[in-house]
Amino acid sequence: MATIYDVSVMAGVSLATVSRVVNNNAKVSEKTRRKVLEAMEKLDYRPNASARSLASNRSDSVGVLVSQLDGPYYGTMMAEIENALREAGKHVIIAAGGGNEAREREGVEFLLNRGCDALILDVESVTDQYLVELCQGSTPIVLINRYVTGIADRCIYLDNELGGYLSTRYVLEHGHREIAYISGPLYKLDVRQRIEGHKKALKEAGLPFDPTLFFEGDFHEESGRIGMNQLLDLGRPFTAVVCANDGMASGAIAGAMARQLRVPDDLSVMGYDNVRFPQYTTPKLSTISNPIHQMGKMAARWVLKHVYQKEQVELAGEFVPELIARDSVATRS
Amino acid sequence: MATIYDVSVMAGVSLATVSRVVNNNAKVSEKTRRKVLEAMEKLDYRPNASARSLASNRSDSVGVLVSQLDGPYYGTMMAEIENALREAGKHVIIAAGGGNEAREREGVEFLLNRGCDALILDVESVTDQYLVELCQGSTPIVLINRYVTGIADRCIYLDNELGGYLSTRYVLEHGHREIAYISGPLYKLDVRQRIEGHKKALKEAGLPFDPTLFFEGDFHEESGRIGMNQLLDLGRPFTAVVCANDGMASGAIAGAMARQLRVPDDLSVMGYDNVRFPQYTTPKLSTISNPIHQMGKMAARWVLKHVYQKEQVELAGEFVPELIARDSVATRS
DNA sequence: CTGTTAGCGCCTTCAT
DNA sequence: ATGAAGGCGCTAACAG
Repeated sequence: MATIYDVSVMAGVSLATVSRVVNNNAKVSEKTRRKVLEAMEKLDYRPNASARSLASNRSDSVGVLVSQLDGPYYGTMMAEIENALREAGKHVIIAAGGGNEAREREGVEFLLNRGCDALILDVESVTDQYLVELCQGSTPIVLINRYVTGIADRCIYLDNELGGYLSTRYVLEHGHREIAYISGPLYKLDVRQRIEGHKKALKEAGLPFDPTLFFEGDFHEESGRIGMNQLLDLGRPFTAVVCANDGMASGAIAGAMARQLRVPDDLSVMGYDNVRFPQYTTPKLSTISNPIHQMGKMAARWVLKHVYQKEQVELAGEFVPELIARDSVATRS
Repeated sequence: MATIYDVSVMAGVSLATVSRVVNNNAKVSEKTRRKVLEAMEKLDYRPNASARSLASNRSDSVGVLVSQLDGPYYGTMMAEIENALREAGKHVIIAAGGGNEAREREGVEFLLNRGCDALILDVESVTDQYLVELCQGSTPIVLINRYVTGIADRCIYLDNELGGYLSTRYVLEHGHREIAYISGPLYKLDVRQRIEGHKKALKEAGLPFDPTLFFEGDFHEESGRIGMNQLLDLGRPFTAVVCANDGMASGAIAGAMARQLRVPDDLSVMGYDNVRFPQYTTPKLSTISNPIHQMGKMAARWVLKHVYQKEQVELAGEFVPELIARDSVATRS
């Protein structure tokens, strides 16, 4: 593998000059530049990333930590991040958190040890306190899907309360009055926010929130099915179920169908997140958009702007969910 | 940030000794080791990854290139790879190929320039020739989902012909005789292999392959729907459709339902890949397992064994698909 | 505009 | 078992 030295010899210039044309960060006469480029070409020269990092104290890589790599959710986010960053010649190093605090912290450590220039985190189990301290450190941090007071400028998030509100309001608009709710794990902030929105919509319609028509799931399909069964077993009538994500909504629909209920004719179901598959379920799931890919792209741009001084655009932290009406909610008969 | 030098001073030993205890690769007396560890602890010392790479000519990172990061497919693979590699302290750098040759090559270059110790590639658009040459280079390469003659020991792949065979045989066993096929893009090898299996099963049953009951899709849901419509418009009778992946099968089911056909009562549909969502569609999709996560894990283990000399286990390259019977195929009435 | 010269932090023979 | 010393390939002052 050719080094910068080989190039300098072949081009008949100094090391520094070669470095200059490689990095394109200082005036070099057109003539010498040409000579250098030619030598680089001939030798198939590729800068050694480690040496470069060591000398410049930049690694040109950013770490991305998400709670899970699988699932329908993070792939699109990673895709946007990778795309934006690679265009700028930056590398993406990934790590998975696994949904528990220890592993999330460990993942952050791992990425930090690697010398990443910045970290993009989509973490759920770690405390706000921890994140605030992390932001004090020397490595810039961006948070996706989380709002933490005090470091709001580092946060890219969805207005989950609005999403929850839109979802339930849509169901209300279809005449439903007895509405069950299948929630995600309550220890998560965004879950609680969605519930807040739900309650707000109910209140606005002059309806009470009925805690018995409430089930706490874990965001997986199976818990949607279980929740549906449990709610049905209650014997308490309801004509619609609002779910905190699409997976549970799918499970809920399956559970309802298994009990000979027709969706949406007998029972309306709302999802949340608009992941890829619900448009291929039967019926197609009505849901709330969660522009996770846009948030990913925004995080990448934040890094490009604040860490690498590229990208001039103004950056927004809050994203707004929208209603996506498909076929799983019907007007109450 | 503390350096190895700081540690050596505080511990009252030489640089070399600190290096030895950090890397645990030479005899160090228990007493000095303890002193060093203590100093490291106190100074919160973390080895500088770049410096280490530069000096040792290892980066402790492996590059993973997949054709797309989104979609239901690669997430689980990435998760396995990340998990196995991180356990060994290795970093995963990702890149997406985007399904065209230029970008795939570019992705490989990108990863190579980064000084990855090895590359795990799930590429589809690049030629065999290119891959063979790549394997000649100094960076070890593992291929997922692809079999290339001459570098078979680097290949981790599924027996797609068997999968295609199992799929169609299953449908045949249910008494179907007029069977349509919705294929993936024919330029892909695995697509052609699945078709071979399909033909083999037909032949075994004494049935001819009918080219008119064949549609070439692009693996996306929408093309399944289009294919179904086109096949139906032919007016030629068929009672089952075998699809080359789950996405197209979902689309096909949706297309059939839109035309008032019941699945599986009027029409049976087979999928392929067993991605996450088809078990939540209605009806639940019968399909062929594609143990992509196992292949990912195997790739990671190959790297651990051959590049990092960890892991002793014997490694297998070929994976065997299995039939997963659910509800989308019925006995022909 | 170009060259010289220190390091960057660590690994690794080679001695001792 | 430990220490000394020479790079690894490149960047970034500082001169000229």
